[in-house]
Amino acid sequence: MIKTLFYDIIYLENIMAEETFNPKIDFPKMEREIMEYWEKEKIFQELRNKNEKNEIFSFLEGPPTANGHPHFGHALTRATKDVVLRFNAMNGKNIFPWIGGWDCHGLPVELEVEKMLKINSKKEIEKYGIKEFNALCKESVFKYKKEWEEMTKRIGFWIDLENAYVTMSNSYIESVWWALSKIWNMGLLEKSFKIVPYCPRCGTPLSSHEVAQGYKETEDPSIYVKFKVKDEDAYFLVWTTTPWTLPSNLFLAVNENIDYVLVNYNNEKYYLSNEVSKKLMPDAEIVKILKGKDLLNKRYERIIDAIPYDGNVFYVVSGDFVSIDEGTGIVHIAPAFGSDDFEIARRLNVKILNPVDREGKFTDGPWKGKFVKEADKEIISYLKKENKLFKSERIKHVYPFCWRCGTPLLYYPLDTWYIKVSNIREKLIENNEKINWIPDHLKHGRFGNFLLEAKDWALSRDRYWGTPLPVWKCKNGHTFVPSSFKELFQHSEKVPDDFEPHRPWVDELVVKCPVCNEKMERENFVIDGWFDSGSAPFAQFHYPFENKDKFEKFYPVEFITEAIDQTRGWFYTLHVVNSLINNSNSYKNVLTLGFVLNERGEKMSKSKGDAVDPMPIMDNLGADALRVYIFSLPPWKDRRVSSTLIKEYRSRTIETLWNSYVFFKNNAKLDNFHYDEGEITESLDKWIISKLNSTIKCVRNYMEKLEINRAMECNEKFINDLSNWYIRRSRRRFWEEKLTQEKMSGYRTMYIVFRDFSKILAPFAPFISEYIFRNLTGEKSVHLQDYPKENESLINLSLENDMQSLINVVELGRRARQVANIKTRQPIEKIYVITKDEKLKNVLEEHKDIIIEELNVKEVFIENDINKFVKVSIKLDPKVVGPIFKNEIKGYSEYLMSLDPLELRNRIKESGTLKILDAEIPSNGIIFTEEPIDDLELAKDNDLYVLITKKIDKNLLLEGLARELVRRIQIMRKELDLAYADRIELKIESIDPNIELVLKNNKDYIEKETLSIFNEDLNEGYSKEWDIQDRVVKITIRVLK
RNA sequence: GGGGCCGUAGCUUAGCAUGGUUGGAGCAUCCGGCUGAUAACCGGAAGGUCGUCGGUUCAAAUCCGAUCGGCCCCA
Repeated sequence: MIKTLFYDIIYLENIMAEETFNPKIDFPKMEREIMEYWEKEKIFQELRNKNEKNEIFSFLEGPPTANGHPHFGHALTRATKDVVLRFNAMNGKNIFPWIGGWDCHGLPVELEVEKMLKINSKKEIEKYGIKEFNALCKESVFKYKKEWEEMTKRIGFWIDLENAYVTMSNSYIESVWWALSKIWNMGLLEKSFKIVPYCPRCGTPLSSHEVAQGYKETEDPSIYVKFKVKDEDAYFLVWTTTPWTLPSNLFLAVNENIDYVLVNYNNEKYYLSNEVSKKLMPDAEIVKILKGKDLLNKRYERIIDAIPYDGNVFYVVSGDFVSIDEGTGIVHIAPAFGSDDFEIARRLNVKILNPVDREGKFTDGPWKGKFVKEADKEIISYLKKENKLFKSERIKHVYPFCWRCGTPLLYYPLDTWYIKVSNIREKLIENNEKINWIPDHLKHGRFGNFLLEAKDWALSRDRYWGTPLPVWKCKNGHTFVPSSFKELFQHSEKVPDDFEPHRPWVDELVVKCPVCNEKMERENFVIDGWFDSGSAPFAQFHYPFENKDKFEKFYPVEFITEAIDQTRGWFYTLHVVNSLINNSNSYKNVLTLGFVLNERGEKMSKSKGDAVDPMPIMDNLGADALRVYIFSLPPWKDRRVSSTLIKEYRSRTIETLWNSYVFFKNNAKLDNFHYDEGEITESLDKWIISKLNSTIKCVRNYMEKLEINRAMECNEKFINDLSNWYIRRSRRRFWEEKLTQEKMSGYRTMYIVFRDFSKILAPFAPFISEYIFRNLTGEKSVHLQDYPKENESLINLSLENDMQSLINVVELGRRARQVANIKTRQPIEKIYVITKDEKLKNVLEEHKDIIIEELNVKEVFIENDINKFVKVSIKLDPKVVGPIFKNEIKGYSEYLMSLDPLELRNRIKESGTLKILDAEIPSNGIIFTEEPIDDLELAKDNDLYVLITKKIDKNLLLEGLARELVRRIQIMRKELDLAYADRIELKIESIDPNIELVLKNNKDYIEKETLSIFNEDLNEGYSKEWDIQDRVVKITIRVLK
């Protein structure tokens, strides 16, 4: 006896074992074993070697920072990278260099270490020691590396992690220095004093793309402040959300072209913009209307006279940035804390007033020592007390915060190193034209717009753990930017043995000026970590010091993909760095992925702590399940993730495929089938082969265009066709005991289908396809196969269409049965299919057997005249026709009834309207109904009609009962867990005369269907009482030994 | 304030570029059926103001404008 239930298949050792499979498969377990197999047999390595000499498909891994947990978004990018790379590898492309990468430097790492050391300021870091601190940073970088590697492996992302590039390595840094030196030589690296977004906690400025990461909605004070006009009984009304900048106020600015008013409001006079006054104080009395330029040079009294300042200030200046969208049309200018403000001070040549230190605390005045944002409240109450406050509210608005530590940023005056990106804007825009963006709106939308106003890149960071800025200066004003370690060492006194290109080694190095031989000091900054990752195309190869050939083969990168936030992150810095260094676009195709949203449809974030861990999902449902779900949705769309959704999609795809495979495998095993290249004779077989080839064509086509979700849709449809039509339609022929020609044709077909489809699916679901492929063929790995290419000669579109029509007919037949309330198990006498399509008629004639079987009918007739079977009747729709005929409607109606409805219908079909007597009736004014004649039931779809006979005679009734009995016996077999081929003894008892007749007339049929022999004397065994259409029947069965 | 994307059934979504039968699926619900692949499958029902308003057109989910809502980005 063959056992049917195998819950623990030993996958690897017995992968070819001729076990009977059970559809219940433990996907995660199977996947883990496949993973081990890949590792043991070094399949990935073999694939790389296999394609080594082939055409290159270059790929660059956007380096993750390995000091945080990998979350779902990372799983998404990794799966997406993998499906594209595997697809191309199977197409023989040499994926190059197919290595991972790690982003090591930067604030996030420092923050982790600070947290660990329980310190919170730069002073404390320096006290702790930069060398020691950086050593901890270096260690911390790979804190989560193992987790990342596990996730990468688990999701089936094939990439070389052992040889991954590492941005903190000496060679990487040397390449970055080379790039910076090149930029210096181009004259595009410079230091200047500017107002920059600055994080007071981290003590460092941030670049525009970093600031862009940190905008958040927040609540701030919104106050209207009264600036007393000098020698005039009036105030300037000024609005601000940063009260702490008021002590540093030096000017007020107005727009010369805006209309202003002087109003009288609550017995005080105010200047403000006309527009704003209408909203803010609608009932105020307007004293005077004037232009902005009339206000220029008016002097005012200092708002908060707390910090000494000497200079010609406190008057109204012009600023074309002033608008009436926000505020009052009069803008308070504190040159230390805004770039427009700073420009004014520079223009008027006054010195700026900055009473705030690098930690964001007041250095002077009554709020000395207070963090500025905390001083806001006290400043507001001070203003109130002084009667200088017109109105005080709070508003919600978006404000930038430090993207890492969450501290509100200040705009702060600093000496900072810049890359003059604005100088190469044209180049950036030009190079962008050569990039294929997916989705394409990004090209001229979000990304293109960003390039149009590309800002200078604030490069330097006043921090410790990063690529040191390779700039040395001597007291004679010479600057030295070495382009290699060699060049640096040539000008250095004794380089320590343990030198590495990090702080503090670089600071301690004694460097002599190449020009005047004076001692040089390094500009003790590190650089923005985004410059590191933007340098990856060349720095990963230690170019130009090594691997010139590799770099040249590689560049520009064929394909990159990351989430959409990288538009202003990595995609941008790659573009900028390489436009500078290599004068071209650095990537050709960029696939931009949407975010992963939580159950509520919100963005998941590390800081909120609601990031979903992909590992448990893969442990429960499998990596393939996760992958195919990911691939089923447009990559760039945001998506919600939940086990339910993944599970649902899995059941429709992977599980269905597996069930189909089990069906094939188990039947083929019973027949001891071995694949030969014999003939495929059956048209159903030819149909699925045609579908297979169409699917190959479809998947290839979409994958080449990186339309992964469409490719996945083709896969999904094929699985559905295979399972729900091909296999269902094929079941009968595999029950034949003999190995018939039809059976062989089917086995060959299924072998080809599973063999080729596992290849098609391999990039998408690498585990299950590997499992099926190896189990089927015994070959080493599906991933070492060539990706299938469609065979056009096997694609038969007319066959595909015909089959669809046949499916339609069967569905209509079922509908007719349902309307007539005749269950499928009850055979019916005749079915008429009516169509005028000659070709379809031939198809149906050819496949009558399928219709007979699917619809359980004795005879099928294909006809072309529906009028033989229906009575067409006609009536007017009073709603439409009423307004035309008014009270004569009855007469028209009677006249119409007297006409031949068929002829009327034809006339309407031809002309769209109907002219009768003197009137014209629109086509929707007449309702035709078709009633089937005699004992028929009708179902129709467009011009295709299916009619069934409803009359059930005695023989049919008995046959139906026989099927009912068979069905019951089959259930009992199943309940006993019998194998397909087990034979049984059978006894059926009932007092119902019809059941007795069935036993007499349909004995052979029952025995054949249930592999049984009647035995009147069977008194023991498995026994059950059934109710079959109100007839009590007792069935007993026993296995025959 | 500006830019981009999105809004279709309870949920996940196709269709929109190139306007044209009755807006397709899947899940969930209900009714019925089938079953020697079986936590599968088939038929049917119910469920849609295609976010809203307006315009263009013989005809709009589709094109245009406005507006509301969500997300992302910029200032």
